[in-house]
Amino acid sequence: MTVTLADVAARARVSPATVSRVLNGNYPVAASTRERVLRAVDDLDYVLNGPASSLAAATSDLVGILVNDIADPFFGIMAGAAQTQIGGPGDGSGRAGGEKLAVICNTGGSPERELTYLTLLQRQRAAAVVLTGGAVEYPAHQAAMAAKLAKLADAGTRIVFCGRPPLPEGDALVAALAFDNRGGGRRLTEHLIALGHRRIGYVAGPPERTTTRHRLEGHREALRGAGLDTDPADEERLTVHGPYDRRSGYEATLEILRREPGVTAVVAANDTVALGACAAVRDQGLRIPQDISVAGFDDLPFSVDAVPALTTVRLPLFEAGARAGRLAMGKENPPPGGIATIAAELMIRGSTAPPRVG
Amino acid sequence: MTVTLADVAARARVSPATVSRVLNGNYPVAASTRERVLRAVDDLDYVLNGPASSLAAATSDLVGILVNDIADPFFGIMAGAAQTQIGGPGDGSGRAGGEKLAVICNTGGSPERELTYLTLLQRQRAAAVVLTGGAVEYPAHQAAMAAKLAKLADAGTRIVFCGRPPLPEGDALVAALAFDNRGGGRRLTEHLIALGHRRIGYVAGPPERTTTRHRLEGHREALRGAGLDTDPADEERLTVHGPYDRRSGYEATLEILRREPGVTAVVAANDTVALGACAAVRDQGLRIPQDISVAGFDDLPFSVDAVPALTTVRLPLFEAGARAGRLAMGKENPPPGGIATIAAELMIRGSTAPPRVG
DNA sequence: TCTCGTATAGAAAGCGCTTGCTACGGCTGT
DNA sequence: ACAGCCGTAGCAAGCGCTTTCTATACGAGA
Repeated sequence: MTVTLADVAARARVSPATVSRVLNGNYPVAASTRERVLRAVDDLDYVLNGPASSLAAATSDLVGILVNDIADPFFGIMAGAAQTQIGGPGDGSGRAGGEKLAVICNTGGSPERELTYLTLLQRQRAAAVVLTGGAVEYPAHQAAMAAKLAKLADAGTRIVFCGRPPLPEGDALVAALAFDNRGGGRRLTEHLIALGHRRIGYVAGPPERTTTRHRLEGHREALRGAGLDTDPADEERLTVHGPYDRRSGYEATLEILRREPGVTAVVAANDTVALGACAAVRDQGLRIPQDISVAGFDDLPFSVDAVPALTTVRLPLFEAGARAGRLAMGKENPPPGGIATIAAELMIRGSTAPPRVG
Repeated sequence: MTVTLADVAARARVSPATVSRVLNGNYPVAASTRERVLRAVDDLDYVLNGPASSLAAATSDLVGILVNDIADPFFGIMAGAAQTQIGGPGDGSGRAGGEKLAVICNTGGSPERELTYLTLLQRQRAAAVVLTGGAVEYPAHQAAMAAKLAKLADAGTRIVFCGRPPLPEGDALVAALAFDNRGGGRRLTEHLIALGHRRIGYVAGPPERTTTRHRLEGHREALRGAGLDTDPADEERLTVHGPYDRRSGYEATLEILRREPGVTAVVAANDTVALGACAAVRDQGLRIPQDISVAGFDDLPFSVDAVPALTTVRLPLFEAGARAGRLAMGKENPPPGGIATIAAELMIRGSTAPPRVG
């Protein structure tokens, strides 16, 4: 059958305990013995039994990464970056120690799935969990999450948020890296206002997500700051919610254009949505940016290649993901207070311009 | 400490064996007993110890999905689709049974990492492994892979290839879903030839990958079929290799334009590369498609939004990923012979047109 | 030379679960 | 009325590893 520790021990003429110690490198073993053991491991092509090891040691080398949609590069980039640090192979450290397996879990944005994945990870006694992206703000779900995370935390699992604000309830997480969605949203709209736009449509994400809310709040902050659009009904009319996908951007933009033909700019909740918005604008026979300016958020890799290149807000997704990975591995100290806000940088490109006069 | 099976058993006044059986639902238990146990589980907030369970049962509920680059939607889409079927939460089946945890492993395209991840999964006694995307064709690596996969297979792990041709050595895999890269590449170039193009540049991927080779072979098949470009030196001159990213597309295209100003079309190894190619063409002051036609491969979601919309070859990534997931779960029977070729469909859009006459 | 650290190796007790086998009570068949 | 079953439940032996505690051998200090 499969080779066990005992087989290796027999071949190396040592006890199983010694083999285990050689493999874990956490106990002094004479060089000659070590070598004998290593050769036996090699000869027999021995592979450690993970479950057995986890059981005995009461720890596992799994790290969970929860994402809303792995097909979306927004999450793909963060997850990939985190995995970079979490190790698996090639974390630089040659071998022992940080050799963890990153598990990327696709929640599809569903609160229940998020919870279920957390249970699955708890079951596996995961070493750490990284939660990425905006959270759903239903109170019941938030409470359930807080409870679940607390349980995970005191089972020894490290909890890291990446691009997600900390939960309202004080929780036992290692760290939260929150994107400055509000600030980014504000600066983006300020840019548009500075160009001279006055009637700006907004294609928002799903209303229940923190990301959506923060970006929208930033947008409205900018409007109010400029003394525009203080009428809530007006704001409502220029805002359309939908999922974070291209199609939603397309349809919502059509809707906005229909509701308010006077808009001179459309801000999208993210770059993918912005792409849909661009398509809609074009299909209406309008030019970007001459007739309508369009802006996105995230600065995904394809945004610079849009025609015209998309004005957007750059989020350092890779860096944030990598940092989250490091925090999850305990390779880096948490920021003071456990919370760090990650700056969002305005990227002005060709898709925004002053509105046509008249 | 943490709640164990024994605690639940005590509370439900049954033996641990009974609790285990209730939880696994693989043994008759009286309804009243089951209910008592379930209540105890609930009361105590019991979560099964995964490692212990895997150890005792000699199986685990992990399924590995290997991808080259999770930040690339090409892989993100397939991985997400596979995960859909693999379950985790919400595989439809309510609860017991197919509740597996999908582990997405990012190899970064590195052969060594691929192997190391396979070892990690072997260590975890994964229930199945899905390998996506093109493979590296170094003979040593292929042999190592074949050996590793064989070992996994006879440890009971199901092996599925998705978008990857089967290994040359006969192996014990459940199934291989191979994309018709060669046929797609051929049809794409045939389309260009039919439009009247005669000198066509080709921005290829890394030379050692099967995907690269097949697409390129398809391209050349088309050229030969039309009686063009039978001179190998000429072919070389019009082909530039590079990684599958935007930057490579940009630079390679510049290089091709420099080497051979007479090209009227550029075919890119995939859509991402094509985006870079478009940027390069534009930066040279040339128009797409009037001066130069550009084509991609994969039909990623953003391709239809490029301006002009990208002519490309559609690969049913989601469907293929989902099918691979089903095969991995044993929910679907393998195709006859274990190998299925997945058709690639030519998508003609605005980025290709007849060359300028003259 | 004798006693003690020090360095290294082994024995053995679990870790928490699964599962083959046994036990037991009530039904059925004759 | 008795043997034989069926339907349930419990017993207990592991699964393959980690780790505490103990044992041994060696060299050093007294």
